[in-house]
Amino acid sequence: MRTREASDSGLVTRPNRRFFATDAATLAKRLIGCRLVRVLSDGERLSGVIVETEAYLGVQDRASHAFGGRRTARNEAMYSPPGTSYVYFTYGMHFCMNVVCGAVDEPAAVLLRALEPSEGLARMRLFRATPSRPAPADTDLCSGPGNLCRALAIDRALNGVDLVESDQIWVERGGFGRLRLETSPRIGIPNAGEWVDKPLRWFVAGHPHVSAGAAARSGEQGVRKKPLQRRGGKSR
DNA sequence: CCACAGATTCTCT
DNA sequence: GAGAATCTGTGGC
Repeated sequence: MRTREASDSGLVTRPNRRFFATDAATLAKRLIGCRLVRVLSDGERLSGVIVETEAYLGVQDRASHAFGGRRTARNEAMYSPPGTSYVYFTYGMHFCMNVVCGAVDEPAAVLLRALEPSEGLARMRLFRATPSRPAPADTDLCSGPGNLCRALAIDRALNGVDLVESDQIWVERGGFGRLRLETSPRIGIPNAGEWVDKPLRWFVAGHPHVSAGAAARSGEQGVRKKPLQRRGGKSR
């Protein structure tokens, strides 16, 4: 296990490959409360705490890009070792980021759906700005898989990157107490037959940064609770 | 608040 | 040529 100086709270741990080498449902839960860190080419560090994930189980999962063992140029990264990133382009304009898990050649992955932004919010706001909304609210910056990627400048270039070794993007273990998790069916997979309704999405209960469409579909009312706080956290 | 349509282009059949 | 692990703006109540 390597350690690394965090910018705000002393030593934090960066997980090794074993952390990722588990089934998708386990990793989906495990990643909640961890921090996703992105270092831009100019050196600026952006990060956020993962608050919403979805598990894509493997060849048997009809909602997965690797259903039935499908293996193409696009989803090739799913067949890489656990801890690899799988970034794909969809709907003609959005990127989505997954963390590959399972064993080598077992195409399982966890989709990152929302973060509570921690570092680099001003830069994220720039990346997420549109003419009609030049300064998006903090709760909108990284809520939803496409938004998260835009806020952190995650695109094709980060497909297939090794999150265990990369200095551009990685995960750090959570420093939080026990988080109350909820599950729901996954979002946006209407044609996955019996897999549509399986509870393979996890999120922090009542968390304001969970993606909006998702909250609606899980029966949440627009609950606004406190953001996450570091356990024993020293305030900066 | 909710529902719906449109955007936009890649990927595989 | 169809469909996509999405998001946003618009229009209705």
